[in-house]
Amino acid sequence: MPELPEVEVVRRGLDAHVTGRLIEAVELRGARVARRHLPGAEDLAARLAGREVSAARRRGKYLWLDLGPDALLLHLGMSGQLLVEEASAPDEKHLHARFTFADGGPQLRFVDQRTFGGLAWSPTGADGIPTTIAHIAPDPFDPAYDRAHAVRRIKVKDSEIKRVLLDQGVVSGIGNIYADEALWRAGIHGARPASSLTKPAIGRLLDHASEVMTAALGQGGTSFDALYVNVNGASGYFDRSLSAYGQQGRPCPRCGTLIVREHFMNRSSFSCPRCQPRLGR
DNA sequence: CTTTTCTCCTGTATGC
DNA sequence: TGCATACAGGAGAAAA
Repeated sequence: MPELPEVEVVRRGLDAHVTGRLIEAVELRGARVARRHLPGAEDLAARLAGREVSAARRRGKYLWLDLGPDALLLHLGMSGQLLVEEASAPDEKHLHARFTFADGGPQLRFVDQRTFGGLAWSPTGADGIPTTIAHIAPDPFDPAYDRAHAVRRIKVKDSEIKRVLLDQGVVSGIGNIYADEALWRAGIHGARPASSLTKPAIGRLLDHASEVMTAALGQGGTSFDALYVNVNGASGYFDRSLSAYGQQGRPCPRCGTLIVREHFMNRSSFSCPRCQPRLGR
């Protein structure tokens, strides 16, 4: 499941293999890949042909290619992959988009088993961010990230803290895995009301989220392959470093109590019953 | 307006 | 073994 670290690895791959190249044509397959582009797939393909990619950028889990004054937004959803491959490589089963370039070099392909991801065209605002994702808050790696502002936003939320961590309009980039890891590091149960936490505690929680994502990025960067702009989304290389997520029945690395799994927001949540009491400390 | 629930999708794992 | 069901979950639409 690509969250911020995985998406950043993909962005670096795009920057290395796609930036500076002139798009010759884009083939879009299926109705879903361009569903967020309301004028439709044909319109999107027509807009992309002949454009030069000037940069690959990211905010939270959204990626985009800068194409002059406009951008091509990309989201990997849960299972999306961006692959750089020779034209001779056989089509993947779930191939949804194929970019060919005027230089005749490798293609860029978007492959997505569950098709939660997709492509869309967007104008870019004065801040350089596509207007379509203006509602997405800066992630902790963004120079525009304002930690104190985020703390204030979280403090006044009338919701549980894990819901707020997953709200991309407050702080972006955090998904289910890193939310659980940050909460475990901070010793906070995700069901606690956000407003019950002190501002310093919220600040520390955000810092834990930032640190665990930095650690994951440090490991993800090493699995980078030149012809495989990552990522199958599996972040398997970081799995052995997880303390709470997916660890039900295993001892908490801090206190030895068995990690439990609970259902929350139609998802699974993992926590240490001792380190992360529901009623706070 | 804010907050919560529902929905989209398909490969893999689990249960009877 | 086979079939049914649960599960993974990002994010926007719809509902509350």
